[in-house]
Amino acid sequence: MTDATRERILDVAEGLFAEHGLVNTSLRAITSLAAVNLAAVNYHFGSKDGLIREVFARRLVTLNRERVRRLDALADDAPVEDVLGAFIAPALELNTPADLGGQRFIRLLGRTYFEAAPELRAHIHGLYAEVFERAKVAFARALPELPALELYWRLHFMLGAVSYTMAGTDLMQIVAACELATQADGTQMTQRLIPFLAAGLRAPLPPGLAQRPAAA
Amino acid sequence: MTDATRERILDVAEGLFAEHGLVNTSLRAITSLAAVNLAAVNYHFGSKDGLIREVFARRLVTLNRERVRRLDALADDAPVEDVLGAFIAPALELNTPADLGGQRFIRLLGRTYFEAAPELRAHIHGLYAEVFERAKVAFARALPELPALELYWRLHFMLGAVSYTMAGTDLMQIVAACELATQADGTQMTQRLIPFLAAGLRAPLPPGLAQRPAAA
DNA sequence: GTCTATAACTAGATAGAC
DNA sequence: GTCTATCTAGTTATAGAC
Repeated sequence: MTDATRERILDVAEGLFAEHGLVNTSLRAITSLAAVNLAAVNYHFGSKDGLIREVFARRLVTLNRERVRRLDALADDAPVEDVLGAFIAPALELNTPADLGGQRFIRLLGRTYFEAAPELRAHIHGLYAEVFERAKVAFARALPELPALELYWRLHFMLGAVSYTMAGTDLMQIVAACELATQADGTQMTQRLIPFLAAGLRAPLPPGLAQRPAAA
Repeated sequence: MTDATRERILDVAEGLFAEHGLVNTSLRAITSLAAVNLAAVNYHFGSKDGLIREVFARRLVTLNRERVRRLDALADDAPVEDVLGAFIAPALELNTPADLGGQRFIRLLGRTYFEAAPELRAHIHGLYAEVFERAKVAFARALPELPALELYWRLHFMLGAVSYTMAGTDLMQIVAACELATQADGTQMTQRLIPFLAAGLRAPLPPGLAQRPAAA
């Protein structure tokens, strides 16, 4: 019953974190839903922070390994659509009705980009460093005409759109007359995101902004 | 000293909320930094939730009134760039070094889209309903060839990029070698965002996605 | 209107029996 | 490994003096 408890805590925590946020989820809520003892969390993970870190690490390492694999497999002259696919698809495709856990984790991941947890942020950064480095290089190669500063901001916008989509935030629901609340699955989202983002990344340079010529 | 206390609480709360999030900011932190008594919050706002609502309402009503004004002033054949400008600029331009309060509020606003407070979300939705309705109409007019469902998702992506930018999340910092951490002011951000988003909104339709012909 | 004092609660963490 | 019981610290909210 030892590893089973551990995994059960992780699964339940993942779900509640995704649903109510990190701070709004108490250990008591987790342990009672998981039907384990309150003390089990501290026994297995040391603290609530330890649990949170483990929730992220468990999925992020394999997710990011897959992203790195796809980025490395890109041809030298791969179009920006392919780079976007390598970066986005592994994450969004976890969001399939078949995998409830993956679905929830993607929501959690998207939300957490915004929930500024000071030290947790650093931990996630660590898990992301390699992927980002490779992605940056791949994007720069696919968009050679873009000044470094402009590329930086456009990747920033791109991350925003992706995170927001992963988070499943429904601010738009009120503007949408139809209830397409079907939380479309990840493959569809990827197919919609890529043309949008590729066009944005390739857009003509904004007029009237001094472009430092590729600092650093 | 009556209204001064009220305003002081609002100003300090706005700053702390933006910095540490809603739940991680205690009334004690607010009242001690504002140099007012702990009980003053409950006297003036009834509860912490009342204070939060007031923090948002104070700025959002004038902000959204400005957005509606600009949206209404658009010509019938206004390009999508102008619609974006009407929607985005009033918010991002609050982010000027001259107005520390506005700057913090924009960060707060961006973050709060994600800190899912169940009933606070509803309150903010209410403050946004009119703007979104008008924006939706304006975008649909500027992009007549776009199916309703596709428009919905693209506006969703757009909101993601804008929210993420407003939130000032710095996930990208690690990929950026240079420290352009200058948290560029809102006018610059608007100038960068609009070409990116306009190109994305006008992108060719994604292949292989069944497009329901403008439901509802 | 403003304060002190405190009530009523919830949080995460732990000691120690089993 | 798992449990009960408890500790400590932090929270919002309020009653009542001034």
